Amino acid sequence: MRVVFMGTPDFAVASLNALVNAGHEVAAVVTQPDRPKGRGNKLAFPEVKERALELGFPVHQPDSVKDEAFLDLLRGYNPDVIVVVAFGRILPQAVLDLPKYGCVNVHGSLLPQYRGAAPIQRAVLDGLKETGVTTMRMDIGMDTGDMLLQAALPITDEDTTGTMFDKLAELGGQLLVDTLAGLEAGAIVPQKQDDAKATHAARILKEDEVIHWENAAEHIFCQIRGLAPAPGAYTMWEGQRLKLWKARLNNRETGAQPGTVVEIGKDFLLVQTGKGCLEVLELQPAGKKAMPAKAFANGAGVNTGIVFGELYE
RNA sequence: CGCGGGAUGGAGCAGUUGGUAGCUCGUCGGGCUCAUAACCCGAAGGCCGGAGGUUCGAGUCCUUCUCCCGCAA
Repeated sequence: MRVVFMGTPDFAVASLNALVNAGHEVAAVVTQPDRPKGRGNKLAFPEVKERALELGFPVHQPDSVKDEAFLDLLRGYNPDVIVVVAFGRILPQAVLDLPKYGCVNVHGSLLPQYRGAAPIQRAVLDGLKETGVTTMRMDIGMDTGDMLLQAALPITDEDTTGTMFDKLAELGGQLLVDTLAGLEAGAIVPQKQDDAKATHAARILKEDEVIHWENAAEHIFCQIRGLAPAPGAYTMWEGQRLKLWKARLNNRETGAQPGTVVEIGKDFLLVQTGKGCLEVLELQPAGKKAMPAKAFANGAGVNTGIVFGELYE
């Protein structure tokens, strides 16, 4: 099929690659404008733009997707379908109606659950054992379009948002290719979403990153995995921010105040939580690289009895 | 020029008012042990990120460069 691809971050690149590998004709790629990013606020290309340039596709970065000029641009490409993956913009009805097969979106959850901006993060954060990807025909709502295909994937204790992103991006690419094939063959029956079962996956907020030690170890464990590899869950110690990157569950109950380091093991710091303990394996003080928890203890002079918390000293 | 932290033996850190480097681990060898983040004894391993400069002398002061990272967007 002749497709116009819209997407922005890493997650979308896998779908773009899948389209190419499946032999679809990518007429153009639309992505968000370059934005100042990171230290020094240097201008950075969206990942999709990087890949599109490598592949030699025309790239468009409109400031607005609502004006007539953009619509004319799309018409000019005369796409059979517009594929939208993590584009980050709401498309107006005129765009949705433009291609013969409509706009197909790849979403990182098992819809109607986890509609919205951060479905993968929220799934890990919430401790789900399974999530997946869904392709749908977009409508004007936020991830409310009719579902086309769906595929599930387990979330294990070893998984983080990072690993799930990788797996789901890959799976999403496959599903997208299958979806386009199915649409072309008329073999897919779009299914309405059951709004009663819908949930919303809000974007990650600053307060989501703060570890509350009075929570259960399990909860914090999911929080750490859900926020890795970015932006990271953190706690405070002696006025500095410590991001926790890796941890393990431990059922012990020591009776100590939540947040207390109750033991320094061979390769972990055992921290009491509101329910059970957490073995902190890897962490990162502000300004430093991530390091094994034991290394941090060696250098920073951490002893049993110190207490991690949310507050500055 | 968005704000800020950092670059010292394999890892994480200290290093006072400038005088040739220490700590906690790890590693290797030996001993001890019911056990512990085990313990005891010994050893190896650093041209202190690069380049200039000040000085009798610089990890420590000045200039410049490279790299790493946190925050904010």
